[in-house]
Amino acid sequence: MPPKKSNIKMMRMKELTAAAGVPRGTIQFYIKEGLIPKPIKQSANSAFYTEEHLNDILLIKELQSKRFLPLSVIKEVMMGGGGKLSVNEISTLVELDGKVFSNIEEIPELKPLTAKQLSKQTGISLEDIKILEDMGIFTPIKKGTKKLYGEDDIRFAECRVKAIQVGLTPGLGFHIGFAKIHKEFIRKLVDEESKVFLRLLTGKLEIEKIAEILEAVTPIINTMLGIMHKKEIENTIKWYVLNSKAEGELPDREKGE
DNA sequence: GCCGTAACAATCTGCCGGCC
DNA sequence: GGCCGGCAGATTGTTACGGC
Repeated sequence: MPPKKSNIKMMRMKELTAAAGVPRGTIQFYIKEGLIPKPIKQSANSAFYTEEHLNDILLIKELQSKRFLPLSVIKEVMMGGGGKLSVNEISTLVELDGKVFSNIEEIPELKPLTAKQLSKQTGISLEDIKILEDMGIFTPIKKGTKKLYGEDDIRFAECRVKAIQVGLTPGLGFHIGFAKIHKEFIRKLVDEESKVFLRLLTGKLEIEKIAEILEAVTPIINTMLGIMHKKEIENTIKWYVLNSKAEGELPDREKGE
């Protein structure tokens, strides 16, 4: 008798193999490799599987047949950096690979540069280039023995140099590691954005259309972020000006406005 | 090395017959 | 009718092996 579990459909191994169309040994292999969760054990040789197991197996087979991904990569995809996305949403995300920003990559305005060329052209130090690469902000492409930095990395380097020119100098303590703050926040932002985006569009539009929207909306959102960033700086200044007038302990914005 | 597949022993399940 | 034991088949996890 399957364990009572609200409305979740429980299956025996035989049912699961029939539904998923893969042999038992394969399912055991996936469990062993951590690709799918362990079953709900009823006894030493009795276990129950849910629809989650079935969906995971179907997704694995789809990613293998359509995307030719190895199981190691599929595992990472299915972990989903927090595992909050549904099978369909993950599938959409994987389908988008190579379709978004492909036009920009095909016709770069700037020719890829080596680290030395990048340093010479923009003025950024070789040390900063290495730190940015270690942080995962710079993503050079290996071409033979050469490591080339693309348009995004060149633009970023130009911005770094401009920031120094306007006064955010290393001498004042503005180390390039400062960029890590932005990177971490942006990663969290994109994580959340992806969830909302995928939840609203998965199954409603073709992958090509989703990629088209994503590509078109990114510069718009970037502008909006720039505006919000500027406004937030103004708000922060105003808040401290206002709250510093009050006597007593120092104002703490973390405690709320 | 990756991705399964096959074989094995241990254990469970379901059926049947015997007994009370 | 209900309980118990025996048996065959089903199912399990583990491990060694094979194809590409």
